[in-house]
Amino acid sequence: MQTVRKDIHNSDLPILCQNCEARHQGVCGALTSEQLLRLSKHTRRVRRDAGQELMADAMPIAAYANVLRGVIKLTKVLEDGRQQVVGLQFAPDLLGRPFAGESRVSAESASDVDLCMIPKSALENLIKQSAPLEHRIMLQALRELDEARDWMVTLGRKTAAEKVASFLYLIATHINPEEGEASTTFDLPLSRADIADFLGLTIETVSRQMSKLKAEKIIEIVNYRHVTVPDLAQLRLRCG
Amino acid sequence: MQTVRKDIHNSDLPILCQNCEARHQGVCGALTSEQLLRLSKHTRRVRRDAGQELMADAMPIAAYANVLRGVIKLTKVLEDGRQQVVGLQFAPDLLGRPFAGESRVSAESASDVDLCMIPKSALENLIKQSAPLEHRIMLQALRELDEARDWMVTLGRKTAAEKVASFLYLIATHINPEEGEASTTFDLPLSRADIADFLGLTIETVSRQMSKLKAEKIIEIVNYRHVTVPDLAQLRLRCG
DNA sequence: CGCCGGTTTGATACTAATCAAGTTAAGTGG
DNA sequence: CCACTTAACTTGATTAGTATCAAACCGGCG
Repeated sequence: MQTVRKDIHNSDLPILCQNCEARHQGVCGALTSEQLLRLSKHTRRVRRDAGQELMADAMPIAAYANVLRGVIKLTKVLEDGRQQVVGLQFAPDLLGRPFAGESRVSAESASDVDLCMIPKSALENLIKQSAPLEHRIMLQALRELDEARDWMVTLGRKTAAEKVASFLYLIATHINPEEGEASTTFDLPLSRADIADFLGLTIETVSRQMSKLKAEKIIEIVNYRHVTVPDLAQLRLRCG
Repeated sequence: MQTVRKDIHNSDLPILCQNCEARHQGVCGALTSEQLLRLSKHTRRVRRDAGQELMADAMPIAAYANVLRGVIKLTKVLEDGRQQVVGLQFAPDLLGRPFAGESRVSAESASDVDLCMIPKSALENLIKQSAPLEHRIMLQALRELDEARDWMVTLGRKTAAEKVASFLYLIATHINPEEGEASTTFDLPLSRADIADFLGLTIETVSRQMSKLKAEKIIEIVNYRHVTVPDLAQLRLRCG
């Protein structure tokens, strides 16, 4: 179950992304310790509740953020309000559109999240000095491109049942960034409405397909948001 | 109408991408003339007919290619054969997945194309030496990411009629790389089957929606492949 | 306790897929 | 040059899958 915490801003000293440094992941892994120290003067850790808007489509970008914990959803909307989730970002992704004055998507915290905020200018200066950093950012962009294309197959060619299975499989394999392993029990970071917007379906269809997977013992729905997958290979088979 | 030429390989001296150099676009624009000269020793121009496989999913990448003329389609397939076109590349895009041992998509010439082939190692060496080149490649990756996300909205949330209109609008605005303008009359670089795979529809539905647009005088279908759009703004309105 | 948002379940409608003929245009060989 | 073949496309009839509309359910909170 998703517990909603009180909003805590600026909750600690401006220490730099300990997580990513420790795990040598995220953008910080590409920097020298001297650069890390200098960067740490500009960064600050913030915590956000689920459902906060972090970046708006077509708005100027003020800052980048390293995702330390939780899930960010990236969305696009048509004029008449139809919405599509076009990406999910997990730790230790970097949030923010490099080298663009404004964002092409809106970003919202899907779960409670911890972020390491980096002012736009600070990161961009650092990129100019550090080719390995730019390289790392490019690798993330290429990975996101691969993921987007994978998801296009799901959106364009899979049935509702396969779409829901694919979503659950995606979450099982991404929600727990620590171990490279897939989790067999986890909280869904998205509401049924968000899942529907991710899959190009309605909430009712998502709900029905989840119920069907439950009836077929592929998943157990513990508590709306909390799901257990006894056999991940079985779920994988349902993905098409 | 699509004319199929005889296959002409290695049809000329290895001159480097005159097109992209002249227009200061594509990857070559980021290089010094000295670097261009050196690179030109490794590149060669080739022409391919429509329908040739240029790169296979999960196969090692032998070379990159600058698209000089024509359209490349990038596709992915599910085990059971369902296919999705996940991207189109127009001149002066760079074809090939940077920094990956193997491709995640297969690439096929959709129309007749001219390419400037660059061996993998030659380009990658050059990238190591040239930060501006790497930067330019990253910008292309980011643009492709934006395009993929735009298309996810089309796949997930638009009706068949809106999908077909969106496809025609995309072609009208991309097919003629010279002028920044959109073309009002053009050859479709894809067959109905490919359009269907791009839009997540069947051939029959694509055909019906094209006929409907014709009946409503939004487009004129001159010759299956050749289409005229009298009023692009009208077409834009049908895109959702 | 009763409200409220999020979710599930049910009945019906509608869009696009499937199955099946036809049509067109280009190529082939007598 | 013309009948024949073939591939790509269009059109029609029917069906299947998902959306829509509507109602009930559940869990948390005031």
